[in-house]
Amino acid sequence: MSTREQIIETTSHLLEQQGYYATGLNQIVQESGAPKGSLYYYFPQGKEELTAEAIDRSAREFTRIIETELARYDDPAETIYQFMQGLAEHAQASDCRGGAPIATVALETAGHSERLTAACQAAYGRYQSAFAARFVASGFSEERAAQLATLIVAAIEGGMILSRTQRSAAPLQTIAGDLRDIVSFSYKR
Amino acid sequence: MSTREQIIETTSHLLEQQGYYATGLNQIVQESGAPKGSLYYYFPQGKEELTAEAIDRSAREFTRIIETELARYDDPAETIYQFMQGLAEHAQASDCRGGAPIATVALETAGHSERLTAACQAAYGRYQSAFAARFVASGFSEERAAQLATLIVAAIEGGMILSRTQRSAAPLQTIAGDLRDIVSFSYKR
DNA sequence: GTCTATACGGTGATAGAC
DNA sequence: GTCTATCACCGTATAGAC
Repeated sequence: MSTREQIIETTSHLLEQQGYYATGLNQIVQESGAPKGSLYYYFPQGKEELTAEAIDRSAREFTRIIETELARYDDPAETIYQFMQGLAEHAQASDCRGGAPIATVALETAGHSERLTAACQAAYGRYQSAFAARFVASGFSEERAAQLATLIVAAIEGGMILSRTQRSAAPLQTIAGDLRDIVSFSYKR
Repeated sequence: MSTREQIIETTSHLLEQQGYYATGLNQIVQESGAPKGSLYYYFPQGKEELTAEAIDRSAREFTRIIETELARYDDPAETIYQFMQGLAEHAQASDCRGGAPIATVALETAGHSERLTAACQAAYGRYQSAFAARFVASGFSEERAAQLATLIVAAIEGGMILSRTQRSAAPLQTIAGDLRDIVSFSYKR
């Protein structure tokens, strides 16, 4: 992997766990093993530019995971349930220290940086579209699919906050069941 | 209001809009109008202690709002819908710059401060209990009430993230409708 | 492309007068 | 209880050699 990509990957990881302000450029250089002098060579606009790229990278990766996982089952309600359980397992595996790569930066920078807010907005747009497309493919109307997708993205982000704060996967697991019910309910009526 | 309380109130407000790391003690002193020398007199353990008190204050206030608003309607599904719509209106009134007093600090400090994580955990516990109690009062089982309460708190926090990032109340409004449906569905079956 | 050194501002926190 | 002054530290960012 190129030095530039290595820096972005490390930054994504640190942003997910620590957020924007707690993640220093020194730490990024140190943990990425990248040459210290090359940071401003690759990212002339500094921390904000690097963060925007890292957010974008995390968003694309998580969107890919959504699309992959949502293709594994036929029934949309069961699909969402399994997906959420997978998130819960993944969170537990990391001791509930990660799992929401965008949320912290989105909240921290909502009032401080247009650029980063736009990056987070695009990220959530990707998630939402991925879920919505899956529901449309199962026969939901465009409108209903979009509504469900919004609820699910919100429930994921909120569930991650609760699970990280409680250091327990239980909230995500509870939410998994409720989302299954509401998707099933929407599907059958 | 006492100087001490004024400091806490200002801190709560700034934490809600900016988070922990972006809120400086200088700004707190300046905006609160409090005497600069009294900060470490009232909060000898510094920023962390002050923040813990501010989180606690915000949590108690929001819990009071939950309890008040949830008592205004009889039907639990309609109650949740109206409550969420109220949140959406409130968010819109502040141009979607606030509305989630705990989330930012919870995510920022999840891996950095046991004390603040505990404060956020207690805050979410209050919310969850307030919602659950309302559902039990409507005849839900303890278990089902607790599950719904978890989903609702997560949906609120996640919905706030989306609305703040998009600078639009639309996500919260969409979620309001979905939560009404799932509560109604739970109630009738 | 990468290095070292450093400028510059802001932070939380402390000391001591009053 | 409050004020002012100041500390030590850390952050981002830049300059200039190689």
